[in-house]
Amino acid sequence: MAEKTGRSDPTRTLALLWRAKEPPARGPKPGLSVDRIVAAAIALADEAGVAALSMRKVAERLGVGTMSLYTYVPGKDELLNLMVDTVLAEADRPEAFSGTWREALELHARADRAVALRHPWLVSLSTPGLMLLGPAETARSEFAMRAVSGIGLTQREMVDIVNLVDGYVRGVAQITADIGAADRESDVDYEEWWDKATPMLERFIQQSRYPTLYAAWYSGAFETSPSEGFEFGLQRLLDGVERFVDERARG
Amino acid sequence: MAEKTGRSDPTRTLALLWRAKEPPARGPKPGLSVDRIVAAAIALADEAGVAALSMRKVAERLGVGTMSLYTYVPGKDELLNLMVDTVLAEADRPEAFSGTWREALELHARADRAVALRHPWLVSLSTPGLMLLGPAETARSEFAMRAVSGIGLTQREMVDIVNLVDGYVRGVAQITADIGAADRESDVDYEEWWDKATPMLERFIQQSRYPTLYAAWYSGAFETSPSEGFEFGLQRLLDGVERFVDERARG
DNA sequence: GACCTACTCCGTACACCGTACGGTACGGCG
DNA sequence: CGCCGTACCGTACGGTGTACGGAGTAGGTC
Repeated sequence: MAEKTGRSDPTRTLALLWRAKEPPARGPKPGLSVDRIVAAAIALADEAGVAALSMRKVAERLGVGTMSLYTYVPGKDELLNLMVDTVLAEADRPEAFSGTWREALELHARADRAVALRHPWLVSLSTPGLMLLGPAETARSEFAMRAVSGIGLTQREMVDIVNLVDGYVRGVAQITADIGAADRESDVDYEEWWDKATPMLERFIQQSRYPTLYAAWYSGAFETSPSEGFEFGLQRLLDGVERFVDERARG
Repeated sequence: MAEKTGRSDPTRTLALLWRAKEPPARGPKPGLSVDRIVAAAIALADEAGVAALSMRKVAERLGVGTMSLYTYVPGKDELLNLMVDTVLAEADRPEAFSGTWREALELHARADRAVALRHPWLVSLSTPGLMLLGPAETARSEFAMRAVSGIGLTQREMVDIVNLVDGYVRGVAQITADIGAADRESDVDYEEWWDKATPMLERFIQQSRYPTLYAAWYSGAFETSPSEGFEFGLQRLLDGVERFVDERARG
């Protein structure tokens, strides 16, 4: 999150995430809904970045007074949580998956990455460590745990392996999201930045002191495609898991 | 970053990071310094979280007017960048490391993780993808690249492997940092949270629908120690890398 | 039909934020 | 000496999240 998480009333937040609120009996008809608010917030964040997301802007987009939002949502933190879980629901993981554990983990990882690419603000907010426990988050965790169940691992090993995959996906997603954000928010583009920075960089980063970095740099290796790099890393990672699983099965 | 990155003048930011500014000839003696400002900001972030860090608070801690900071630092974004690189310098990577590539990567990963644990705000800010290029960041990258050089890999494979390790460390660090932050910033503690949330959770997360999650939950597997989980994942990951390296060496 | 009351909507206000601007005091250089 | 680049910073502006209290609405009950 990097923000707050709970507003001290877990029941309220959970009820919100699971949309567990019977419609009110008395009073005027609600002209708004949690879903509409969340959708507007997501759209805003997608367009302008999460930094530009404010309650006033969300309200304005909905043609409504700012404070009206607080009738549906306790505060901005809860709205952010709702956005995360909503967006997580975009990833379609099959209810029943027939395939190897490895294929399942690949699907899990790619699904998360796809969502993160579509909504770059996700990784800077979410806590996919079974902490939020909204419906999408829960489904996601169930899928991942199921992927590595029934292959002879202890519960703890299952959890650790899922964390390994989740951690990797999250870390790489954040790195690429950050680069994208820097490109988008900065008023200079990549090319221009380097033109300006190069003379100064060459003053500080001398070949003699950083030879390996230097060589890699001028080989163009840093211009690796993010998705190819992601796949490469994922396969190495799963190779390591496979070795562990095989040893467990054998011994 | 999830914040801005450059203030449009890369030269200024880089000069700041590398402390490349000859002391002024004319004028009154500076009563402050970039280092003192950065140190105060880091202390503040460590104590109260990065969300509570403001220019006013930093100035107050230094016994100085808010706007005085702007004499030394162009803005808050640059200050954040400086904090990141400063804190990264805490990790001591030996200048010359004699050991296998695997030992070197382990050291690299653990060093980053140690820093991230000491300064939980790090992962929510930094962009360790060779984008900031401050001195600590540069040294860090050089060490990592050197770890996987000379073992028969292409430059691109080296970069991808470093990204794999960095991504994993970063992702896991963020997850544990988030949990810690939630605990710290929330006014309810873990125990109490669960007591309150459990009835509602059991209403939504039924065993029939999420059997695997349920089983893992009640086995206590989620109470895995973060550092043990980290080490486990790191070893699996490096096993996968090892297989790749071996195959490259053989074929 | 009248009233109570839960509910939606939201204007105003407050505390806090980053920082642009311009003024003042300082102190080496010519 | 005076010049002028510099350090320091008070004030102010436009933004933020949200507490509070009031106004209007409409189903339940009599």
